[in-house]
Amino acid sequence: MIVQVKIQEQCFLKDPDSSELGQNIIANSISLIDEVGFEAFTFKKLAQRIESTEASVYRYFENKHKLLIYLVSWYWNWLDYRLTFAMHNISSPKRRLEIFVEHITQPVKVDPTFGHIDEVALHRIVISESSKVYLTKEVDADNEDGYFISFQKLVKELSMIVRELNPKYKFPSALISTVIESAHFQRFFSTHLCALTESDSESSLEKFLKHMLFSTISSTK
Amino acid sequence: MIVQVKIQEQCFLKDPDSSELGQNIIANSISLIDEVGFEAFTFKKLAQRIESTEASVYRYFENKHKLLIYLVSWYWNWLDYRLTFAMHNISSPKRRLEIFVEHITQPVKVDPTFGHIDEVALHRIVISESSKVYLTKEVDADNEDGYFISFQKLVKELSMIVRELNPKYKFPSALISTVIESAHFQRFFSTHLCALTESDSESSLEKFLKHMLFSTISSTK
DNA sequence: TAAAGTATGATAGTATTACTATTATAAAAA
DNA sequence: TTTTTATAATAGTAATACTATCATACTTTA
Repeated sequence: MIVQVKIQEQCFLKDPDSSELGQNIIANSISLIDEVGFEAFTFKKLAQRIESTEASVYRYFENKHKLLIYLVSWYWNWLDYRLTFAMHNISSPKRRLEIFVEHITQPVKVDPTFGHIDEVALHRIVISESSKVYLTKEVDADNEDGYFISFQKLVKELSMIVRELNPKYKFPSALISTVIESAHFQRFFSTHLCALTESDSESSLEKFLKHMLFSTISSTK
Repeated sequence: MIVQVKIQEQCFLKDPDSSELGQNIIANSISLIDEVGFEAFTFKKLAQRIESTEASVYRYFENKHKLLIYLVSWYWNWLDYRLTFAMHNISSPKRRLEIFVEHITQPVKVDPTFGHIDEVALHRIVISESSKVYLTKEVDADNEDGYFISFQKLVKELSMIVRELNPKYKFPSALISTVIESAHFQRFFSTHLCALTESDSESSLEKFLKHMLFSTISSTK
């Protein structure tokens, strides 16, 4: 059986999954962005690393921003796929939301299903770079082109579970998107700006987010 | 009486508040970043707008990243100053936290105390660009140089109020930093990615955040 | 009041980035 | 076998992110 994480076609010029060079581009852009950060990442450096040329990379992606959108979308689709799996046959909405928080707070493990993707490095990229995909002046155009549907789909699915748990709660999507973003920057803060958080480990972050999530959902006041 | 928002000296080469050119740099970098976004903002374009030269701008700021740190720090100091004022003589910690949420959710008004600063535009910049000041590979070095103390001070002060309200709650700083960041991207989502939030106005954002904040603080479970 | 210091402007120059275009060549498909 | 396609090699452009030098005007201070 083939499991593939499909990414909306608009964000690449040629499907990187369709060739060795393409998979090389993905694998090495993950390691390079992880090492030097998105600002210092260039197609030229990437081309040097894979012993190819800038022009060849440009045949797959219009620019590095589209490549980042691809990587982040891949991550959301992969998380969605793992969540679907983990929540399967679990009837309790509370338990399903717990599984969700556990998945976004616990350390990511490399998934051998996707050989060329280093999910651990990709997760670090998602933590520090994912908000840059939408925090731009092109956000409206990019959104119209459907670049953010992976994230939107995930938030929608999870907000439905919140609704199951408390149909009267008014802000399920806002709460889910807050929990997801919070998981990222609280993790970032605990590593780099520890004055901004008490969370110093995966398990304390999990506690913080579960408590916030369930207190908010169940509070009627 | 002179009210001045003081910014830590490390982030500029020459205090922009000390000269007309400096104030011009600040005023016009706010309007230019607001218009074109931080990525497309350059010192060359700024110099053209103020009819000066790139070299002159470089005499005030090492690079555009340091300038952004300056602007964002200015905003946090200004918010801190307004909060101190608004919370003065209010003994109830709950009411003080309500005032805090109202300040970060309600529309910003231009403050005539600071002639050359357009606080409304600056607030838009803070919403879409402020996280970029720390989401870099240089975050640890920048933090050691004290570039983030304005934000850290604000979070610390507010977390003390959370502690007053519930001394047993384990994550006051994490909660406050989450509420502040959430105020930003929920606002951004409601304008650009409305599928990610139910909040469609300042007042609904205020409701969402107040409910989340106080449910979390008071929930004992 | 003259000399010295300081701030800005004008101009030039460099390395890097973010691309686009052209041609050659090797491998795969028809 | 011809044609198509993918990639490599190379070159080139405009913009970015600076650094350096020098002239000049305006302020201090001796």
